[in-house]
Formats: sequence, C-alpha cells, structure tokens
Amino acid sequence: MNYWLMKSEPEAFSIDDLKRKKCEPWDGVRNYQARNFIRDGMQVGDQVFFYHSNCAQPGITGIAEVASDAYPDPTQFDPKSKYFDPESTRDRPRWMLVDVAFVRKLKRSITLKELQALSALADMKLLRKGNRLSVLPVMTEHWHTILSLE
DNA sequence: GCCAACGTTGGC
DNA sequence: GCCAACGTTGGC
Repeated sequence: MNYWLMKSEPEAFSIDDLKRKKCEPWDGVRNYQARNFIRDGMQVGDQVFFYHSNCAQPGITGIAEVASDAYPDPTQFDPKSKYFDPESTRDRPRWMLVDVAFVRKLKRSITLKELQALSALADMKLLRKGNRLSVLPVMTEHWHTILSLE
C-alpha cells in the first residue's frame, strides 16, 4: 500500500465536496509526472492526503482513498471540456485518472505552515521549493508524522 | 495581484 | 538538441 498527496483548489473541489459525493473521478491532471504516478504507482486502497491549494489556508484537510485502477480521463476526448486534448486519441489516450473515495476529514486542518515548521518533514516533496505537482507520493514516515499532529 | 519556479512549445 | 517565449501553479 502506498501513500499519496493530491492537491485541489477548494473553490473548485474541496474536501466537503468529496464528502458529499463520496467518490469522484480525479480528472484534469495534465502533467506527465503526475500522470505517471497515477498510472504506474496507484493501487486500489492506497491512502491519500487531500490538500487544499491556492487558498487562504493551504494545508491537508482530509483523507481519501484510491478507489479504482487507472483509466483514461474522459475529459481529454470532450471538445467542450477545458481539459480537452486534441492530440489524444481513444486508441492511445494520453491522460489517466483514478476514482478517489472520501475516507474522512481530519479533526482539524494541518496547515502548510505547520508542516514547514517540522524538521522531520524537511525532505518531503510537497515542501520543496517550487514544487507544483498536483499528485505526489508521501513517504510512510511522513504520513504518520503528519497524522500524529492531528 | 505579484512573482518565482517550473513545464511545454516551437523556431532554429 | 538548444533555448527563448509563454503559460501555469500556488504561496504570499
């Protein structure tokens, strides 16, 4: 079992939206590195930190779970979607997604600021300068360190 | 809104 | 293959 962190802008899709919907296809990933994590690394049952980005209080707000194998992101074939990719074909789809299921909200948000203050997390990918990946692996030790803050 | 840090694109 | 221009992400 692997651990991950997935970012979402709460104005677009928040942890409460996931709670309400219970399970959601994580569409719109258009970065090759992130795609590779989804396609090659994720397995059903993997645990996911749900991270709110680009907002007043960036941080981890909940836990989700990988609920499907990777499959082609349908929005890449839809000309009306903002994620449409004219270069992608159904025979050779370029972008993949997994379904993500709600597990629980954290008792409280663990903010980016708090994470940055912990030396135990200094080498966490999320905290490295200039990191813009929306899907990141989380080391097991880091997962537990972060949960212990809750 | 600013801007640093990327990733991507395309001319050469 | 290089690299400048451009677009995007995301903290602040």
